[in-house]
Amino acid sequence: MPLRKSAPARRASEPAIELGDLNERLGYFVRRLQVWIFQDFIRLLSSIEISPAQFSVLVVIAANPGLSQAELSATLAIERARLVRLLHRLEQRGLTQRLPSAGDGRRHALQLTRDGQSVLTRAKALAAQHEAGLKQKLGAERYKLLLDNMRIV
Amino acid sequence: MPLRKSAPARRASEPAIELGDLNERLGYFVRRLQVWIFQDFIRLLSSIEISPAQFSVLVVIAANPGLSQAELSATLAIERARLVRLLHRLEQRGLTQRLPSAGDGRRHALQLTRDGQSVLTRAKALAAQHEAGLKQKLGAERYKLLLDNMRIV
DNA sequence: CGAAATTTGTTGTCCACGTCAACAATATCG
DNA sequence: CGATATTGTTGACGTGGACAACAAATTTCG
Repeated sequence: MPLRKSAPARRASEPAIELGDLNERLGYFVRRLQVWIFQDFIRLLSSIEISPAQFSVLVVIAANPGLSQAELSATLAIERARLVRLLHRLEQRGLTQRLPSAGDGRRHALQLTRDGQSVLTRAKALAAQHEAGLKQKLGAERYKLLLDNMRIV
Repeated sequence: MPLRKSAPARRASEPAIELGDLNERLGYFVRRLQVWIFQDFIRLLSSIEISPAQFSVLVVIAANPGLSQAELSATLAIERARLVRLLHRLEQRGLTQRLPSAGDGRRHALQLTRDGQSVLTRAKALAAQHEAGLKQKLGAERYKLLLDNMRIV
């Protein structure tokens, strides 16, 4: 809304800018929605400083204790190299730990620390808040419809 | 699929990693879909080196010749500062131009060059290919359903 | 068995992108 | 007119994705 007030230099009384072919590009709208969702998520979880990516990592480790970085990487489609640094920060904050994997000397068995578990609990509560807000923004029917039809890829 | 072959170090015969609470987070699936779409788009348009963001800029300029950078920025939710550099590259490549705006000395009237128009024509054809592939991947019904219910934000 | 190939975690590098602050030129408002 | 706002621009910072290269460990297979 900051610019709709002025901007009279165009044709005459043409208020809105046309999206043109973008209206037929699903990717454009998926992107816009994704950005909105992430911004809202980040805002709501700013008090505990957990990003969407960090949240997904914590959730998957909690649901699969002892899994390896390669497995986690493949599950979340986060590059192995990127995951290394992501886990480094979580470990620095005392939320996760890499234990030696019994049997395979290359692997690390990932686990949440006690702190990690408690942070995850709070994160889940805030994420649920975010999800509720999203549901309200979209409308319950549309929300359910999207959730049901989006689990692909 | 590259890792499911090995990875026997976990419990015993537990093939898949659990997503846990992520299954109830719409944002997670929106993100995954968006990443898939962008990668496919980038791949299909790699021959003319047009990114999703560049494509959206070209499309909107073509649909609204003479609009200002601020209007374009607000329309596509691209930061003004970021847009400056984006347009700089497109101008370097001879695809867009910034004409002086009649009346307002601060604004630039954005236009496609002749080359820009021809590149956009090819880009639209490739984008249509991408869109067709996406439709096939999702299934026609699901595709339409998502497109119809995604124009929000 | 032992050499070759593969997997895993890691580091380094490069580029795209979002964000924010600051600024000059211009326009608008009071 | 002076104060304020808008527009385009530059600079700087941090994050993220993508690749290449590597060492250690494991698996494959002749």
